[in-house]
Amino acid sequence: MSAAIGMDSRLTEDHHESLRLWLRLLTCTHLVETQVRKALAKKFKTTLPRFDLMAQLERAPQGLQMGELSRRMLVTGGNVTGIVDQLERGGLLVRTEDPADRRAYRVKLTKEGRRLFGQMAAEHETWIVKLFSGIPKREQRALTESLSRLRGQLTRETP
Amino acid sequence: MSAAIGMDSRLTEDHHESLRLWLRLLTCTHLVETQVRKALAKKFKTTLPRFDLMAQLERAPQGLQMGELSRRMLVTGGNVTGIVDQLERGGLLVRTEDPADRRAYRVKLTKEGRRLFGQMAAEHETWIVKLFSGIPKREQRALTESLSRLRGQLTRETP
DNA sequence: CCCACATGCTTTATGTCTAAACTATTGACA
DNA sequence: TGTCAATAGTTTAGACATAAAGCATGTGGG
Repeated sequence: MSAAIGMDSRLTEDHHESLRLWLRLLTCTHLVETQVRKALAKKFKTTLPRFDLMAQLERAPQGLQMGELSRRMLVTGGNVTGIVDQLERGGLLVRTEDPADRRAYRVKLTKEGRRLFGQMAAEHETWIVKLFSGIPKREQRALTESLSRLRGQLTRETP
Repeated sequence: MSAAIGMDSRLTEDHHESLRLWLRLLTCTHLVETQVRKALAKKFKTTLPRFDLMAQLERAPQGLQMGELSRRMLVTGGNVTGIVDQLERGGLLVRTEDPADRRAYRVKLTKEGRRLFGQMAAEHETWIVKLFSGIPKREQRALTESLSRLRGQLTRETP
């Protein structure tokens, strides 16, 4: 009977451990995001989703389809439509025809888009490095490693 | 000269390490959030922000002011107004007068709100435990510990 | 006392974000 | 070849989220 109680409380502790980890994850992400969002707004009058989308395009000089952007950014297609619309209006990217599929576009950064993204990425990197500077590099590597394993769990399973 | 090059590349690696960590953090949070959001919608026809707000109130039987909710949830006041509006419309909480300050409310869960939250919290906990079940408990504790330190960095500094 | 400023909350304008319905094109297969 | 499900993208309705401005109440120094 005391063994049963012991098991129960251990189970509860395990549960709380996962919940606690989840809340920490959420809080840290939120805090970093807020800082970066404010810095992007202040320095470049832009937003985090726009920056993220441009970052995806930067790595793909041949351009990306809308659906590919959607998958890489982990957001829905309709969302990508809106963000691309705004960046296109601002002259930072263009929708070009996909020669192989008349339903699809190839979205590419313009010269101006590449120029601006270069500036933003450099600043962005220094902000991130500064925000994480309190964590030793060794610990950062360990964190990244654990989170990679978690990411694997979360993507491979749970259909 | 080769020493200078060595230092440069080491710096770049450090930068990339922080960026990589940040991207992993963002991705994992996003993946878990998506799962939980979908489960809450499917099982309880509700949303994550509403669940979070109710969770704050559950721990404060005497009620919380709007501003206190805003601070604890790390969102702006206007946002809290909207979410409280909806939960109040649904009969899950009430705004009661604060006897000491006529500008403020004390927001409290109703009996129905407590009942429903109890159900949701139990399911929520099992979802989270399941999502993190691929990470050994020892590693979860280490992750939580590192993230706590990061949270400290992020809240204490950067005014 | 009273006035200036701070605080608690709401409103407004704008930008994400999702789910679901819709259009157009593709491609497989009977 | 004709049909029909799958795919690429957009649109729509609704919920979050912020920043900034506005309203009401509290508070402290002259």
